[in-house]
Amino acid sequence: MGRAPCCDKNSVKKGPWSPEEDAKLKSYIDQHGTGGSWIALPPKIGLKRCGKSCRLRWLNYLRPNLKHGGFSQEEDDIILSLYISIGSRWSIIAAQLPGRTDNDIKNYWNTKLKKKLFGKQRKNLRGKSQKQGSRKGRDQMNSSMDSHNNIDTNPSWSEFPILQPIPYSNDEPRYNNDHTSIRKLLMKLGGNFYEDDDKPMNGALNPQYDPMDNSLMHPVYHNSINLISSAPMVVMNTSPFTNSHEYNVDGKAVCWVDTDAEKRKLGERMGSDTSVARALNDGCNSTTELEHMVYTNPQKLDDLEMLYEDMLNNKPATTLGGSLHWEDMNNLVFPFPPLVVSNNEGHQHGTLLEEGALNEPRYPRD
DNA sequence: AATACGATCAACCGCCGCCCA
DNA sequence: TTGGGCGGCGGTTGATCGTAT
Repeated sequence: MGRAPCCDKNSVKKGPWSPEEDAKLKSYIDQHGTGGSWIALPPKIGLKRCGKSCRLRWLNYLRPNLKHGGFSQEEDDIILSLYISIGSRWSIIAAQLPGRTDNDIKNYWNTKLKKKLFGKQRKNLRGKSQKQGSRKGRDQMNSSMDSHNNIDTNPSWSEFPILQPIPYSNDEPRYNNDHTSIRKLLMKLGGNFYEDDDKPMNGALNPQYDPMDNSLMHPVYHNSINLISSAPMVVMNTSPFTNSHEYNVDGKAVCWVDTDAEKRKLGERMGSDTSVARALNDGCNSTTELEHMVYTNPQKLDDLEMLYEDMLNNKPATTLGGSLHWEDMNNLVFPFPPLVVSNNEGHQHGTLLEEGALNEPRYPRD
């Protein structure tokens, strides 16, 4: 099968963009916009580039108000919490971080955040002692903002214990008090996320949900709501073992969603322009599919697999006094309300740009 | 100083879903 | 209703850079 390529791969230039190409593209878009078609754009401005390549270049590097490098602790926390919540849906995560691109966040996750969280427990290719600090010079040069990221200065990042699955007992709904479980999980992931049992340390762990407009608010803007204790939770019930459709978590309503029709209703209630609502309403033909679309699955969260090594090995989690498998994990909790995803290709947020936050694109050496 | 190797990140690839004729 | 075109997305690659040996 497969589809026809969007352009003639033999006649288009590949590889790094030159300053001249950037100038052409930027100049044209500044004056005329994209003209509604990326594919048609390169010939108009005399670029031997694929339209997709132009789009990528514009979105990731040329459009205004972009930030590169130097992720703050708050951004780290948002990325982590959203990753745990929705997996590797970088575009959605990026929509919550003004000035960041999905590519940036994806790269940052793969190269830094993962290691921040897990150190190098699994791989030590050269059999040497840990070289976690090997990039110190460049990292520090990259941004002073990184100085509080604690990549190198906070040894606890690489010393996180391998986490054990969250216990539950048979006589309570599975993952009852799920937000508490997740909170515990997050605390284990990074003790610095919380100062105490109730409050996010800097208000940044959980993007804040504004119940008034059903949107997810950047904690920078909205620091006063404790999402975890106030947000409704949606549990995708795949468990054949419970008939419960509602129970309370700390007095908050939690609903099982058993049927596709119920999912659709839920989607409607959530509003038509949320990712969850779309996932619920669109092409979501089975619970399993929905789970894959909406939330964590073992593949999406493979980076977190260490947390559940026993489960991954299909071994009972012996520390729990009971077995716990991935399908149990699929009693899903959606700890955050639906994200409002900007469909504006420019990610037009109120951008908080710092002086010097805009980096020059990297060009190939002559 | 040279080399090896890991880290970074820009860019590509290919799939998916939406839109429209 | 269907199929093609296109944009969007996530995963992956590979050139480049920095550091350790």
